Amino acid sequence: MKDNSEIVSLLGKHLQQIRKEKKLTLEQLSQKSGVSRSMLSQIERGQANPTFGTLWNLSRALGLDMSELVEEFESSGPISGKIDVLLAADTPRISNTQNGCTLAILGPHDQVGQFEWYELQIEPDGILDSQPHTQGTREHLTVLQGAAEVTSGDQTIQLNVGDTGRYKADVPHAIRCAGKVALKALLVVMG
Amino acid sequence: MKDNSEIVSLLGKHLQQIRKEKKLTLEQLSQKSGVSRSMLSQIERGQANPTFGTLWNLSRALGLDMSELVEEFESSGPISGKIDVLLAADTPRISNTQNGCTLAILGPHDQVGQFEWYELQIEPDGILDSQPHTQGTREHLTVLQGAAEVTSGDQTIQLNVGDTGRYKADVPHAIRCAGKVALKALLVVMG
DNA sequence: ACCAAAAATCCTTTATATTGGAATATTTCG
DNA sequence: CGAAATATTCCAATATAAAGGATTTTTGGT
Repeated sequence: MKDNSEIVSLLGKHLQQIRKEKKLTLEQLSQKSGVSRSMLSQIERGQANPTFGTLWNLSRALGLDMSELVEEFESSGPISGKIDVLLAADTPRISNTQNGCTLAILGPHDQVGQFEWYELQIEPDGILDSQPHTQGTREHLTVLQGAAEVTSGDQTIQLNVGDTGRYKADVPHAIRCAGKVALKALLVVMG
Repeated sequence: MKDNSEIVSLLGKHLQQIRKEKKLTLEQLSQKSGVSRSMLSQIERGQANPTFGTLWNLSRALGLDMSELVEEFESSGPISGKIDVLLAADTPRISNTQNGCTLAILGPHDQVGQFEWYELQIEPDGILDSQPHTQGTREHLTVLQGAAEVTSGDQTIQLNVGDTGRYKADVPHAIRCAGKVALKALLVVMG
């Protein structure tokens, strides 16, 4: 076989960088991926040449595509050092007075489609009914005030103050205000 | 190791498809890549699980990027259809009673490093002082109650209820409770 | 500085990726 | 159809990926 120790070694460094960014220990990554800590250690140090299957397990555990795991990292452009402020009055909102819903769009515009977050408010008896988003999308709802009833697919669940629900958003889904007071919640959508 | 024979088998089929499109025999591909015919045959039939180094050699021989070789398999694995609930009582928290800070970790564990989000509470006069995160990280802070004073690098800014601040988090930064009541805020960290 | 806990590395054993060549199957062409 | 040429699969031997436990190193608190 041709010599490729160089590229194998680079892969190891890249893997280690990703793991450290996620603040995972070898043990934790081992648990999630099913790959032994010793193997992980050897891979990171370029002393082992992982199989495709092992890389697959690792990419799944790290929440990455295979291609992200194997591609060379491109230098991200410089980011403005100043603090950007979005005043409450300027915060874009989506209101549906019909159903008593208000969504304050809190995320930056340049991340739409990947990761969006909202402060959600629903009046008593109101409901936020949503069509399926793109394949693989998930929503994470944390109740800040009141109570919510979440339906995703054929399942329904009740969430109280402080509770978080995580569910598929690539099927029809709905959030209902389940109490006598308005529901306030944090809604995170990950594509 | 977790079972991944299914995906390994798919890789084999994909490789064979590419080879036939290029009208190469096992022998020819073997010559160009340095991988033995027998190994190629086994890989294509899903009877072997090639190493990263072998895949690298193959991708070079086929004139493909590594990511192109594996791009068929980028879509994320099956995601549970059931709603996952994290009760308020079970929500992991980071407390620093010294500085009157509490962070409720709301994001799922498998996204650490990419996106993390928290509900942040700081008592009057309290402060959350943070060391730099990894290069390129930004934080997004939305005030839910009270008022905050955010410092990032050499800049400081005041945020009131409903305001959102976005700033570099790869430099030393701090969030201070700027009012007489406790600060409650949503903190999103993007790596 | 010390100690205890956690994390990473090292060591041994097992499973298997990889090879070269022999055997089989497939295609080509008279 | 049959033989030669080519392509693929099977087999035995070797190198090494992978796992599990033991040891060393690092980390964090007092």
